[in-house]
Amino acid sequence: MEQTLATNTGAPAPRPESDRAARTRARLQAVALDLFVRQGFEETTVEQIAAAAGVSHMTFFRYFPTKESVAVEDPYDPLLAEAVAAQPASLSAFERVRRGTRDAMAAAPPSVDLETAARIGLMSLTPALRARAWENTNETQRVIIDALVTTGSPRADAVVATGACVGAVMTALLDWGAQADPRPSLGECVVDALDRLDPRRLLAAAEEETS
Amino acid sequence: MEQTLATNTGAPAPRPESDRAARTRARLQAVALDLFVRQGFEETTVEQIAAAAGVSHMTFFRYFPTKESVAVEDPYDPLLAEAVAAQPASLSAFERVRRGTRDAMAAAPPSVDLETAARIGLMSLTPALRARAWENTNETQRVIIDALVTTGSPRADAVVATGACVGAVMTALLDWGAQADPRPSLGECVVDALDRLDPRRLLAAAEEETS
DNA sequence: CCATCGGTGTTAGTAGCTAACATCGGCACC
DNA sequence: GGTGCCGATGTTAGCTACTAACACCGATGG
Repeated sequence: MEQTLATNTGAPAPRPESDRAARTRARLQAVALDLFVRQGFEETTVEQIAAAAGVSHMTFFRYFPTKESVAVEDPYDPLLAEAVAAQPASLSAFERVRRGTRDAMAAAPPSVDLETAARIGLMSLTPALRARAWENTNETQRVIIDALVTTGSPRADAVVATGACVGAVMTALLDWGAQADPRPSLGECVVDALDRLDPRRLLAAAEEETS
Repeated sequence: MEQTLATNTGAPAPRPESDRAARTRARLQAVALDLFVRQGFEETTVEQIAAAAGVSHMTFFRYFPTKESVAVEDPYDPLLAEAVAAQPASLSAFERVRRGTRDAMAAAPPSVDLETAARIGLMSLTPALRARAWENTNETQRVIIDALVTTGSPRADAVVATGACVGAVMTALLDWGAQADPRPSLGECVVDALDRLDPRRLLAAAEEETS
């Protein structure tokens, strides 16, 4: 009952991993991604991953709750909620999500792309991974919505704005992951997607009709 | 090789079910939903569903490819793509998706809600079902994007517009499914969500800032 | 009256995932 | 410098979702 930080989201205080544990985790993830890329996700068994990493399959599940999680683990999510909450409360919920997400992605280093690109490519062609990715997104959305609501946005607006922005980004990313190689960087893809949701731009396009 | 209709999406022509088969399928679905609601999705085994329906577990899998599919089967999806394609090509991609989806939902009968509400409620509290629902959405999005692109919208616009509208609707629905009982109808929820994405409304809200 | 065929059951197997318990190796503390 | 604790891992056994192969049964039609 003596929680020290408010950022705790319900998990029972995962103590920091030892060096050894961190190395085992990294080895498992690297080996798994390599196998997934080379022979496909469904065609790779957990047993194979564990053997290639020199551990037993139980050790794999001690580090990753599911086979999917090793491919969709994403460290960006908390940053997004933070960036959204940092937007001025005077803006609409939609603009706060849109600009917050855009800022966070524009600030992200463009070098992480290599491994991340492989992961997104895998997702775009593996239904089970797409499903998990969306489910991850769900938690991200919950956090963003909370951030919006606790800083004054009406709940209905927060829900719709978050769903729209996150949905647009995810769909754009999956489309990006399925494309052939001459393509923009991941960050550019996200920023471009969010720019296309600029209300000014949307309204300009909408007004080309009569009335 | 002798396909008769163009609406075939790649599946090998599923012949219409016999009466007996349709009854078995309906019985399985009804029994499954009942068990899911009463004792939870994870806590219900396929064996239990099959037994309660008076068949073997193999018969269950002949009708539903996964345990999740019996809870997330959704007949609305094809209608959406149709409604989007029916929007005038002079509109922006975003407005075509937004209005198409809105029209389709506004036209849907408000009576289907009972069983559908149960299904969405289940989704909102079962991670595995949410994941499947999102994955279903993926196919819907693909169809909508195709419809937009083949009728003149730039691909990037189509992808972002579809992701935003579908994401907003899904998020709103899951939020709706998690709410307590005094709540609007499912159709009203969707229409309200899409109205909140009206570019005019977004811009009005955005302009309350300086510049 | 028999052949066919759709719907179903039986059996056996694979893979993801979990629980219980044993083991091994390093680190702290005396 | 022993010694005991504890974290990381292994072993084993088991459950559940899901699949393949094949046998059966009942209706329908020639």
